Amino acid sequence: MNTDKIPRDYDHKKERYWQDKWQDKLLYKFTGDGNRPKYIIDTPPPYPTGSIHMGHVLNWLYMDLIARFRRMRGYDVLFPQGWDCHGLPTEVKVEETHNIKKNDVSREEFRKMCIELTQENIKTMKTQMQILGFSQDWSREYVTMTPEYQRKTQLSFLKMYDQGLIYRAVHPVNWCPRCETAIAFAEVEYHENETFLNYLEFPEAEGDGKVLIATTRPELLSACVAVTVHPEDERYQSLASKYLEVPIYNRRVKVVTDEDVDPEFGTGAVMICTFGDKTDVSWVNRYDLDIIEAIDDKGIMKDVSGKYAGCTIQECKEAIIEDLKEEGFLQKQEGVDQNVGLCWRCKTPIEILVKKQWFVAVKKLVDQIQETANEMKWIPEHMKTRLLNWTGSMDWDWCISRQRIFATPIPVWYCQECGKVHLPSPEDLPVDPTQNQPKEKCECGSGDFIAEVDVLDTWMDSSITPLVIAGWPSPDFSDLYPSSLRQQGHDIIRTWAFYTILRCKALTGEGPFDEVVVNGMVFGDDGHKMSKSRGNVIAPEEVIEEYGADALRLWAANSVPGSDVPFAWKDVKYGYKFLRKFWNAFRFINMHIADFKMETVPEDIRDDLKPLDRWVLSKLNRLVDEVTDAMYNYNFAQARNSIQAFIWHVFCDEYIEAVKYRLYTDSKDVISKDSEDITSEDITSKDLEDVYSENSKGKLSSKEAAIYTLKTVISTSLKLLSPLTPHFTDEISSYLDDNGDSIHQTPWPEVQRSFIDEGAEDVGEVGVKIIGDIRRFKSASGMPLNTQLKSTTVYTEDKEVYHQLNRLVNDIKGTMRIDHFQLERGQPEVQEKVVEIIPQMARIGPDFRADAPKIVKYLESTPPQKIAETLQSKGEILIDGLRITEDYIKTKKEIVTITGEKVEILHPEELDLVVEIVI
RNA sequence: GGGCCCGUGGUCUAGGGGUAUGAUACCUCCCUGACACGGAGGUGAUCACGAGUUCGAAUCUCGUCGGGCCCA
Repeated sequence: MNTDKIPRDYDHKKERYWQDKWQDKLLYKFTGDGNRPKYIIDTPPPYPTGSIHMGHVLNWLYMDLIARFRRMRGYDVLFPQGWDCHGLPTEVKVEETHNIKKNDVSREEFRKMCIELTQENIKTMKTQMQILGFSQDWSREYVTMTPEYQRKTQLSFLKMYDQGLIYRAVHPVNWCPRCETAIAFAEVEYHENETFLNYLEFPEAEGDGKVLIATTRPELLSACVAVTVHPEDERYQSLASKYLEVPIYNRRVKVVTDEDVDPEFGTGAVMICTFGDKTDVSWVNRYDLDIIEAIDDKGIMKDVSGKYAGCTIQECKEAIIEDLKEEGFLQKQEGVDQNVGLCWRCKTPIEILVKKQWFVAVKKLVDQIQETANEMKWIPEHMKTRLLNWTGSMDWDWCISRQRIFATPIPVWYCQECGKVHLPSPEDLPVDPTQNQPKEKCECGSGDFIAEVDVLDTWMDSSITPLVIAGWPSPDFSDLYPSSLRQQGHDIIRTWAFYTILRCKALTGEGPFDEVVVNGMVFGDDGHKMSKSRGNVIAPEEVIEEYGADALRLWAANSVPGSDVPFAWKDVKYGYKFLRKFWNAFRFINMHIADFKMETVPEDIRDDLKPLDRWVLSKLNRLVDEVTDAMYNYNFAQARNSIQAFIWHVFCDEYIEAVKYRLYTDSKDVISKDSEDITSEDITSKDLEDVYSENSKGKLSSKEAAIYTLKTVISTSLKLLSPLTPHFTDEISSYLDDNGDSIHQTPWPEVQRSFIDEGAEDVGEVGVKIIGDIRRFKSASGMPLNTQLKSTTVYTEDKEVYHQLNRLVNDIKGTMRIDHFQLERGQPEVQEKVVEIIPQMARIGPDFRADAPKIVKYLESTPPQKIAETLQSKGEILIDGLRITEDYIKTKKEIVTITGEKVEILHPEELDLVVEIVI
């Protein structure tokens, strides 16, 4: 016991001290020595933006809770941390800070700038994670931009290429004609503007019919490959499978029917081009239509557009409208709102162009992915459905090439002569094809190669994390693969979870993890996911500064996987208040247990424990059971709330209040004198045992028994709390045990089944209730709680309650400061009045079925006193022949004294007893 | 538009066939031998709406409306 001065208030600023200590002592190091069962967490590698947000807090807290819990349960836990570095935002940030464009400097130089920025950001975020008390093993850190990691990404590319799962093909991409680069959907900014909807006449190829189609992109007329209408559109029933003629170009195009056509828009007839918008891409795929490229990389019309070749898109649009008008094809133009996709950097309207790209053959792997997903345990279960539905709806393969610089290079060269694809040998990885050359000549004899300048999608890096943390490709990776746990948000099921399952299964034939725990999103004030662009962000640091990491952790722990969590300052504050309450209780207990040596306690002290000690210890062991279960089932809210309810209310408000008198009475013989008046006929064998122990010369005094109990409860509940609030619990336990060990190195408490005792709980409950009632009486009467009461008598007719109370006499007397306390069999001289009859539906329903409403109606419409009297005299009530006894109702009584004495009467609702108080 | 999820006191939340848990806010009382940054008590919900199943629905089924995440 450390008896140094304990500060009056808990200081959350001391959290840093504990964080440093944990790092110094390498508390969270994975040993991998095989002496303990292994538990491996496939931690998400965040994108190094430079700061962590509330979503990270929630996500990482779950992992940290699981890691800390598993360590205490005896597992060797691998909780690594990685960083998923590559991506456009970093490139843009570098361009901004250095005021350059990426092509202004060499690729190498640009990469270097990106690496520097990323290293800084990682450093900041790592510190932030440590400030939150997360217990990663930092010796296992990995960074995707390093040569070691890129080697693994490129190796995975080679292996999948060899398996025929990676190929190069032509595919539409979003293209910025000004930047001359492909961009991702995430980089397309949508902007509302007004344009013209042009109604054009398409003559039927056979016959003289005409169809009016509506388009906003007349400049793509040369790329028109079909016309589509809704299959149920009555106007066009005769048109299906017929051919139309494209105006000006006089080409024949087919009419197809498709449900994606909106019959309300324009004329309900739409021309399909290469490619006006994303829907065109789907249609071209769906109906296997031709591809006609009308626009080049710079946004200039190509030769297929005939006389418009060489024009810009805008020039072409204007000219073609004029020509259509002249030739009588344009019927009308009307204004229409449209959403144009713009390049987010230069605001140029993007085009969808066809480019040669690298792909992963997702469609070949769909069955395997679904099978693997089904083998894993998903928490909550319905998150699996999202993945399965997504997997089943794949329209096309995964495009993995990107026209950028800061990323893992695609390890490929092309022979300048014959175009053959050349890949490096695994031992030569990593390579940058723009810097290195193939070691051997091409089969055609040529030694000249063209380097692939495209790089890999960053998901190619991050989709192999379970392999990387296991040490792949080293053959013993299977010792640490698959991971025990994947923990991630539900927003990235279709990316991270999907890609990881796909890639790991393809590379190893085995699924990447056993269990997937999916957390919800953190919402801001406005009910939406917290995000910078919405401006509803609250920074974790801000919260930690004010209330500490532990209070923030308590907020996040009040949630379950799958559910979104609204952030609210008041909830953090509530957690903070709980810690303060616990701190104060600890300070109080510490004043009394300072001199108490636990070593002097005999092995079996159970006989020396008093009824309330047994009551609270029984409840404590139930709590251990419940929290252990909750932690195994990832029900963090239940774990947090049951610990808190127990500490705050059962332990502080009820138990501590009821043992104070014992702590201040330093006497060995606080044996219940009142037990004398138990007559032999009332005593059951169970009671005999209890009475004996009450009177036995135990080894512990009442005070010592209380101290033992206080210490047991506080040290056990600290352990239960330690995964949630690691700093706070280490702080307190450093005062409780000065052996220098961290609480995080101690084992999780075992449930002591023998202490779970329903009888002891019933007795304690009676005591707590009656003390509570007298306390409320004092409060309601406006008297301070420590007011001395002259005399109190408890009457009961219930034999069991009488025996229970007999064991609690000292507690009631001592806690409520009663001078003379009597316990009587029977009733005081009072008048009872039944004021309410409460039907017990849980009994009436099943027994009487269809007659239940009749009974309820009777019970509710008859005066309560009359029902009570009938039951009293006859023992039953007959309602249309239906027999109702006391078992089917509960009564509420009011009691008034009839002796005329100046006494107060209490009648606790749930106990069959009456308390008479003389002030 | 599609997939999945969710609508419970003013706000947040537990429960998931027998009349609703806890917190917060608000009101009243009490400075009690750790905590007034505490304690005791109170007001406040026809469990989004409509229909069905059932003796009985917040709970199960269907539909409607509203919200969220991801995708188009």
